[in-house]
Amino acid sequence: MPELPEVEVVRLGLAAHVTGRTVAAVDVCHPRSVRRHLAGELDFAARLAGRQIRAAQRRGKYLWLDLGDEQALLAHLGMSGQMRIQPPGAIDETHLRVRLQFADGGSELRFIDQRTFGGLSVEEVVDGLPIPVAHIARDPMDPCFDPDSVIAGIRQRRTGLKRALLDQTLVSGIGNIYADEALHRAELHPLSPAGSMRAPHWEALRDGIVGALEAGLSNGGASIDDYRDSRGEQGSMQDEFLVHTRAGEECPRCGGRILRIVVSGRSTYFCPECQTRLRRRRKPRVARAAK
DNA sequence: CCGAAAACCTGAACGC
DNA sequence: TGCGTTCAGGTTTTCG
Repeated sequence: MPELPEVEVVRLGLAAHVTGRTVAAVDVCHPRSVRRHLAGELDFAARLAGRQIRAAQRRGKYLWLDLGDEQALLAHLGMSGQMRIQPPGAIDETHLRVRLQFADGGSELRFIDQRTFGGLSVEEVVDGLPIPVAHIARDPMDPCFDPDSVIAGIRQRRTGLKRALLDQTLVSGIGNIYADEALHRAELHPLSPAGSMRAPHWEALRDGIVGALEAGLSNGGASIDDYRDSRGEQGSMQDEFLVHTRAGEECPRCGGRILRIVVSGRSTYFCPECQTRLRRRRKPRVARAAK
């Protein structure tokens, strides 16, 4: 599924191929893919025609094309969404949902999405963010990302570490794959209480998160299911997974047996030998009545 | 505040 | 061969 590294690879492709170009025609092949555009598919198409794309931007797993005038074409790839650059004559893909043609008559931008959990919409931009992105936390690749305050936020949660990492309002861009990979790198158990971390733990977690995401990015993303970049190329990160999808295999660090459990309804892979399960700290909270 | 569960969707994998 | 069932997962929403 597309998480931060995959979405960033797509963003780079779009930045190279659609910035500066003017939208000529929009073809919505499947209305569900624009369901988040509440004014309907006709309005969606009308708001794009004639607009020039200024830049391709991203926060967490959200991607948007800046249209100027405080508006943007917002995309979320969901679990199977792709943004592809294709020659105008290319055969329609089976799950082609939206097609954008440009005034220069060159390559098209196609949104392809088998499971239709993703979608496109034209959104108002406020303070640099499309409105649906306003509640999403900064991601670890953001120049203003502040690891210390994020870790502080995680530690305040009375929940398990993996669940906290998946909460896009705490830190964005981490999905099921990179949560498992980051926790393995940090040698932390996915069910450890978030409030139980001490300095060495959160330093390891911070490094684990950044390390896992950077590995994903430098490998062009992970292609399990149908992730492809804007040219249709697969990434190779799936071959580099330390634990994700590797139940029963040996832990690359200690040789232990990798386990699969379910956390928040999601498959979770970890090594029970070297990923420490911390215990809840006594009185992690406050301060009864300061009076 | 926490968290489980449902809803949305389709193709692959599996059982018989 | 083929039909039916199960599963996967990001986000939002609902409910306890």
